Amino acid sequence: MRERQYQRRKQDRPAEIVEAAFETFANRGYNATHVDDVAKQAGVSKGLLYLYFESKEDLFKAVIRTVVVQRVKKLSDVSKALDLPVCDFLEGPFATFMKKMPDSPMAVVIRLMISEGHKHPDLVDYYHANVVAPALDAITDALRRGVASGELRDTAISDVPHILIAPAILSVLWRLVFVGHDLDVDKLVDTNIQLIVDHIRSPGQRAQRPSQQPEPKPL
Amino acid sequence: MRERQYQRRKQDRPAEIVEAAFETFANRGYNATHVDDVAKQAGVSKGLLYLYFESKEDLFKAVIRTVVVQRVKKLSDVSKALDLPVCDFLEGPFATFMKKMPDSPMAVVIRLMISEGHKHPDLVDYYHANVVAPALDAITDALRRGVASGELRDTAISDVPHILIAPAILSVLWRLVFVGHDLDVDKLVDTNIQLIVDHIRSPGQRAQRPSQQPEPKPL
Amino acid sequence: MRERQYQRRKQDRPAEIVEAAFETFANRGYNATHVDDVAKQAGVSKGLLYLYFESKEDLFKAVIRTVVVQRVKKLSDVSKALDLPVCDFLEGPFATFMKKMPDSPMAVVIRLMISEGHKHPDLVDYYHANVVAPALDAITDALRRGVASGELRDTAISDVPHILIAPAILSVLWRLVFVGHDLDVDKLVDTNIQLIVDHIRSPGQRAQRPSQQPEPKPL
Amino acid sequence: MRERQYQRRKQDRPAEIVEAAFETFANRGYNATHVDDVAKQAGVSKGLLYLYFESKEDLFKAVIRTVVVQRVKKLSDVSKALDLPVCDFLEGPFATFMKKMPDSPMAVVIRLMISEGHKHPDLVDYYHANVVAPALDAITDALRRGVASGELRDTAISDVPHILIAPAILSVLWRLVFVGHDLDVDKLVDTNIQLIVDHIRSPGQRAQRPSQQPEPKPL
DNA sequence: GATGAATGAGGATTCATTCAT
DNA sequence: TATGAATGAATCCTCATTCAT
Repeated sequence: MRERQYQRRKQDRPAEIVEAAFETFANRGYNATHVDDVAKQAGVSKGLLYLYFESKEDLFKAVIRTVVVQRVKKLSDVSKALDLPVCDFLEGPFATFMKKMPDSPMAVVIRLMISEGHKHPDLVDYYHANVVAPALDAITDALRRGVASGELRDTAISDVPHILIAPAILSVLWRLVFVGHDLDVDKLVDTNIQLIVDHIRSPGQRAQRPSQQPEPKPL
Repeated sequence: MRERQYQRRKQDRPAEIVEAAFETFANRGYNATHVDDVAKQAGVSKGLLYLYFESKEDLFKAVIRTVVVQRVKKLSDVSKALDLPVCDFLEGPFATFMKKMPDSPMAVVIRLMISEGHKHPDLVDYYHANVVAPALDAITDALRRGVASGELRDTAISDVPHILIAPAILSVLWRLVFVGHDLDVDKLVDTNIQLIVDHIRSPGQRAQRPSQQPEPKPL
Repeated sequence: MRERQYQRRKQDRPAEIVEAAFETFANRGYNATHVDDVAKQAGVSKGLLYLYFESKEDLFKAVIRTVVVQRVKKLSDVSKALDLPVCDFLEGPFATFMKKMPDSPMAVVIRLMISEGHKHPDLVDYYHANVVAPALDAITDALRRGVASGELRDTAISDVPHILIAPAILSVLWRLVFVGHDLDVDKLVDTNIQLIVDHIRSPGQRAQRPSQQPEPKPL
Repeated sequence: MRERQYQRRKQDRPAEIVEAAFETFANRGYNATHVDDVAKQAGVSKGLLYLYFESKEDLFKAVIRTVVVQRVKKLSDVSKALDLPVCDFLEGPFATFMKKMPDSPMAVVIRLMISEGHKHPDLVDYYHANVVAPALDAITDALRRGVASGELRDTAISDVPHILIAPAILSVLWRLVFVGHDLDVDKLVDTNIQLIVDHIRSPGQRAQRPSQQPEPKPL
């Protein structure tokens, strides 16, 4: 009877293993993660793990895909809320998202992509096609819409929307690498967005802004 | 016709080995690099390598340090050219430096720091103390000087100079990870700098700016 | 016709490996014994060996402990038979035990302790506490009992019971080192014991001793 | 000019190297002794060492032979002093020699013979022929002389003179192996000799001995 | 003679993967 | 399904020995 809650459903197993693998990969990196550890962490035998995943590499890919897919979902959901003025979007949900990034699983995925990506071009392509490109496209689209509506000027930023995510990426890496050394992620992200908003806002709308930036940070 | 097997070259050996190691680490990453490979690449026996370097890890550290040291030199040299107006410096040598980064050995070091750094906290500290911190300080100093001279406004950017390097870092990673997918590094860097320069230039001086890229694209 | 390659025998494996290791260590010494050899001798893969033993050193310790423990058992069993007069014990079971020593596994352990012991102080302590000290104590006790019962005189031998085992130890080493050169172990041991028995037997009891070897050789 | 004293004569080199090797072998055992270390200890280059000794093994043999030869000399010198009564010799110079053994270089040689001897049968033979056999012969001879002069009875001890050295050997090993655990070497040796002297002394001469042993130990 | 840079075979250890049960 | 004992290729590192200088 009390076995019940420990009786895992077959269906959950792969997910549980992927979850365990994610944590281990996250903590130790790809090479330092042993299949044994993952199995133990998942409360499963090594043999069973190999029943679901062909190899450690296969497991790794599943991890990336799973985490990525979840994130992509969230990202696009946020992206759908675009019925507010572009500047408000950037200063609001977008900024929030970027500030959270360094502490999200995404940070780990990014590190893994950097250190292991070159061995898995298919994964990289998948990641680019399903995360990076859509995200950049979403940004570009938003900017274009703002231009179309007269809210924004048409600037070169639309060509390099990467500027909008660069600070977040930098923050991710900073946290990963310079563990002990602080970085004010919020200020970095806010300042960057403010900079951009100021730059692209149409002249007619610029006036109302008082003196300088970055204005009091939004909570 | 074989090369001489036995050559005494005590002076050059360590440097040669480090060079070979750098290339191999750069191409394959830390784990995939075998000591044997490095030795072969350096035209040297495994044993000799261990005469100069205590371990693979030690070799790795030597590589990082060597490359870093060279770069630090260049960076600080550039930084010394600061007798031109800050904006000119940013748009000139600074931009040039950042644009070159993704194709410089520095890019490789950065990748190695990201993927292996957590195993070598001392290296990370060294890197931070000798490269990152000085670089950021140099930027901050330049900005402050500009403010003092009346050239620039006093903005939050002085607090997060990271904004100025974020696009370069992003570019580095993009090149490393998304090998096939293009990124216009030059435009990204230039746009970022322009954005910033526009933002921080004192109002009185802003007018005279002629029209250069990335200026507002014509409707 | 090959033996089955893959056999689950968790229970027996460690003991089998220890046995194989003992033989190999015995034949070749510690350094000349390769982990590969032990594995082969045990009919097992190197990897499996490392599943049960952390290192070659660990294996070595297991060997010593196992052999020692078995011997300790036998020794103490013999020691328990002490309900005969001390002199009879010494001339009987004790002498027998000592004479067998040079051909027993104990000889090998002793050699290993001598050549490798200094690297494993914990093993030495274990050996001393579990074998040597108890053995010497048992001898001392027997002597004291003999004194108490009036069978024996009280001599300095109780303080240095090592005298009783010295010939056996010498024999062990002799066999190990001077392989070709004979030594009459039996005579050595018997003579030593006779010497001692003659010395410690109470005067009143000395007379009745019939004439046995090694009695004064006839002129 | 001040070079002078550091300028070693060619002739001394081999001896110096052997000396250095002896110390290192003594401290660390054969395998743990690296040729590099010996060279360094001797203040000489590895290359030079190989000029005088064909191999590490060769060096080892030289060490054993050298130390052995010196000891043999001393031993035989002592043995020459045999113009005193045998019992006095045994209780005097002989006992003294045996007591010193555990702290003499001989102890080290013995350990090396035990751990490495099986690889060098020629060395073992040399050692047996030049040290052990002569020593045992000397003892036997002394005993026989005592018998001839009427000082001693003729006992089995002449057949196993090893009894006389067994305690010393045991002491040597004890010191090597049970480093922390004390052993009263002097008492052990004295008691053993007393035992034997009592046993072999002719009845006529036995009376004068008072009660028991071991008598006040000689200094 | 003397040096010490250079060699490379050899050995301990790891860990992804397999497979009898 | 599920297990975990068993495998062995792969890899770091050591150190006796050589040899150009």
